[in-house]
Amino acid sequence: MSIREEKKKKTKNAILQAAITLFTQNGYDQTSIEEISKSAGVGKGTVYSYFQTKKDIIKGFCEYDLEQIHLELVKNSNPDASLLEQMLTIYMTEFKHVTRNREFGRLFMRESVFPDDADVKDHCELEDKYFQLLFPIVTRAQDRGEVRKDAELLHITAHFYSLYILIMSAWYTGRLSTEEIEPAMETLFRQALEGLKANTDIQPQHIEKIDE
Amino acid sequence: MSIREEKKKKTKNAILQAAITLFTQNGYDQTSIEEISKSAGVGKGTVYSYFQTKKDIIKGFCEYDLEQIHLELVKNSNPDASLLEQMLTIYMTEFKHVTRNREFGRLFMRESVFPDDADVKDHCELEDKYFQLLFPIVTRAQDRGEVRKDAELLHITAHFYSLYILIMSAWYTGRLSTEEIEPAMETLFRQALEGLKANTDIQPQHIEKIDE
DNA sequence: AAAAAAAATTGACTGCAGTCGAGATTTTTA
DNA sequence: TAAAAATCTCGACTGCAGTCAATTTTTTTT
Repeated sequence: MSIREEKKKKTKNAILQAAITLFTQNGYDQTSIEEISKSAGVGKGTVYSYFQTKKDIIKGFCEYDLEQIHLELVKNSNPDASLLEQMLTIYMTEFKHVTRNREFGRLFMRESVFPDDADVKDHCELEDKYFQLLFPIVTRAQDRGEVRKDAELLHITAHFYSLYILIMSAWYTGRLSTEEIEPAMETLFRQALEGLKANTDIQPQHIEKIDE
Repeated sequence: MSIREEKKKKTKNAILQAAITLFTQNGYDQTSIEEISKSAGVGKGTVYSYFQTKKDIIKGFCEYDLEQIHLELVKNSNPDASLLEQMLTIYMTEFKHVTRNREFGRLFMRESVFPDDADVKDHCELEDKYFQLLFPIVTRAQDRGEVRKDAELLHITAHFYSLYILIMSAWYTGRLSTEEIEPAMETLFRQALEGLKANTDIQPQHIEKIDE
């Protein structure tokens, strides 16, 4: 690695480190780029040669971090557990991770779910990688006869992802406290698997109570 | 109505009108508060006595507008149509409305789904009103035996809302084009009703193909 | 109807995000 | 290894969001 590349890596890290520290300490809005640059020992302009905008710094941090988590999660998850269990583990881990810092999480979710047009490409790549990790889990569940095969993988994955977003929203709007997240997620995931329609054409005794 | 209240109403309207016109014409970021104030014939400070922030102007516009749409929708919707049909009508109308202006819609969705802590209360009130409008529709579907009764109204409503958010996200990330929205929404809503699990314990011939 | 109180309006001001051209540093060329 | 080219660094500068104390307008009191 050349001197230049070496330095760039160090500088980028220093900026990221300084930014995260200051953001955590004083809040995102209360931290100026100039403070970050001073703390990282570089000029203000240099920060902008590593990150396009202030939001980008958070994005850079969260994305890198999440990618690590995803890889770990999928590796460590028990491939024989039920789809429900596996999805719960994955999305609860993701929830805990993203909400470690309320402010970062909010900015990250906003940008992830409703990205600026300029960031769409970037964001989709990350999401695609994620889906590629989830697909084998769903496929295995299909092979076990746990999940219908007449639905696209992407759609099945999308249902869980969609409920994850909903739950994040409920947390940010204060409708769910941190403790209520896990049971709520389980209920909703269960309902997604079971279906919302009344099971009229099945024997009534087969209906299980799912809601609390 | 006193002279003062009269004037306030007029001024607020003038600001909103000027803002929407300029935002639409030149884009949100390219429009400054000062331009808006000049165009509305007031001082810059006055704008801030009617709206707390720049984003608030968009919010004020969208919220008022949406509330009208909601009321109309629920009044005009056919109470005897299936839940699927009704939900599709409602959320497709909402989709079309929110995405009339791509930029406004994005800002509105970000703030609605992941609101700033300061805006949570405000936002929840609007959402609650919305849910109150949807509940009777779901209740009627339950009475018709279309939807399970062992699930909370809020949960059932939440499933559809969650898929609506997902679809908005897919539109903003370019995964779905405008024409693809309606069929995608129908597929996902259907799947939510039917459930994702394989119907192993039902007679196989009862399984319907839902995916395209 | 005049004085006092309350509320609304104003634009100069502050602080920060993001830009840009000049200068420093590293790499490539000769 | 010196000159030329490419890349990185910098902080002064621009433009705008949001604040605030002074002023004007309306309402209430006497």
